[in-house]
Amino acid sequence: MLAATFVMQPEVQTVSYDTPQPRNAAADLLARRCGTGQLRIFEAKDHVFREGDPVSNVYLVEAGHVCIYRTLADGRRHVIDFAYPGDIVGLGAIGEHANNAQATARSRVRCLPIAALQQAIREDGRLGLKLCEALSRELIASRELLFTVSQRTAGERLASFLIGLSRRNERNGADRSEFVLPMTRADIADFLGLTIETVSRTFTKLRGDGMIDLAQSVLVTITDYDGLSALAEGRSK
Amino acid sequence: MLAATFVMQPEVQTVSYDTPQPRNAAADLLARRCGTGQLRIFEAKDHVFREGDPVSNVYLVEAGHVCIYRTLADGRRHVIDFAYPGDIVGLGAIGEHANNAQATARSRVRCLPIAALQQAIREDGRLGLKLCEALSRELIASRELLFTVSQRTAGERLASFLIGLSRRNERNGADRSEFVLPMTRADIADFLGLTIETVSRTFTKLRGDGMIDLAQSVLVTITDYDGLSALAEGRSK
DNA sequence: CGCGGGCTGTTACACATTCTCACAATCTAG
DNA sequence: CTAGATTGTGAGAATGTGTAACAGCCCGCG
Repeated sequence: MLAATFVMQPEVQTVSYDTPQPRNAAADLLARRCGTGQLRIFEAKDHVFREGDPVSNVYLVEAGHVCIYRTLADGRRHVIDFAYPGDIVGLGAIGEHANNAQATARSRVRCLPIAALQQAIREDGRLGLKLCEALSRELIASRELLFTVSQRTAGERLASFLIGLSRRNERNGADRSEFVLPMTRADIADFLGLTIETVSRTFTKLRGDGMIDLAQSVLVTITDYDGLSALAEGRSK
Repeated sequence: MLAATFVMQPEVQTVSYDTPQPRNAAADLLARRCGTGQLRIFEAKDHVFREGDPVSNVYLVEAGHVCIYRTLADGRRHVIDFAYPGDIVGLGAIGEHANNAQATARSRVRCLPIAALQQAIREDGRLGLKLCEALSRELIASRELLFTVSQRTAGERLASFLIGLSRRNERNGADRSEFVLPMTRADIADFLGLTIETVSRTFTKLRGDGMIDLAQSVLVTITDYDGLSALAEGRSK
């Protein structure tokens, strides 16, 4: 776990792979009710599911990182979310998946058959209530991102993104001011609605402004947390 | 109902107020299970609920239009959705509302007490399942909008917005190529992540390109549906 | 009935941000 | 060690913004 402090790329993946952190009440309940789900390992770049696949399972990320994205007719790509350990993937789909889910690093994922889940909900309304809450949380997150992307500058978007990662890390018991990005610049760009060039330049600018440090391109150290979160929340300038 | 063809502002409101169109399975089920909910009328600009209000009800729009929005610390506003007859409002909230809901025209709204709803879910898992589906649909819509806003030009955003309204109208049994906008330019701007000036300019441009006609600023006629939807889906250029 | 204020919508122009394209530098896998 | 992928940087182009002026409409008031 401490490996993260003298990190190299292969170890980065090992770190997150070795530190599962379920943190979400719905996920817990799900795990208890459906603990029998099959456990699967996905290598980096493997797909958990793809657009058009019938919805057969709901997935609980136990270790690693999964990137949820859509591709458009004209080739553009849109990243919807990055799932961390404890996150549920594939919940919002109806009938067939509208999104792709791709492991960005070696990941351990529990597969809960959707039929069993629906049966469990019918039998126990409280589970349905929990899932409604989980979906509500996703909805809130989605709207938060919507706002971030629609109303903010590149600097504010990236700051907000980094603060979000920092919070996730903190909640999972890791360091809030130093962490490894489990995704590429292209993933970040497609998540924030920017180009990779702008993401790269904005990273450089944040470093120049003394907000962050980048020992390697994937290793972020937040050196001015208050400044960064002020920027993220539009309280600066 | 035909009033829409020789429309004036006060009548516009009457039109939508007089044509309730529930269309959503979850809403139907909700109405059947909780049909006892109190019916309330909101005048234009009245708030159904505000940020910070405790979540006491879920609301079913029966007639009129409700605008869901958030305001930010720095005064910026972000419109999340426009609820039409048959839409459910206030579902995704936990504990207290994070959003405001404001009628843009005189509206009739059924209030379903949240406690009763939760009790009904606990007792009947199928209702929970339906609500999960309704939430999933909202999530999908939110992600669609997220993509629209993050990756598209002003013209594409507005085209996509108009096609969306057109589809909604068609589904509700109204004309797909001529309709009245129940919201102001400012609402549209805050929804699409643009300024009112850009929205106005883009309307003018779409009219210049022969895609739409604007007899009045609130009365849209789609004169080239295929062209507009090509633009909306990024299939043009 | 006419006047004036307030709100919404439209348009023009200078400006800022982000994108596109091109290429160098760096890292990674085989 | 080499080939391919990823990241970083610069210059000019495109897109959207902010400011400001103005028109149209509604409403209240005298």
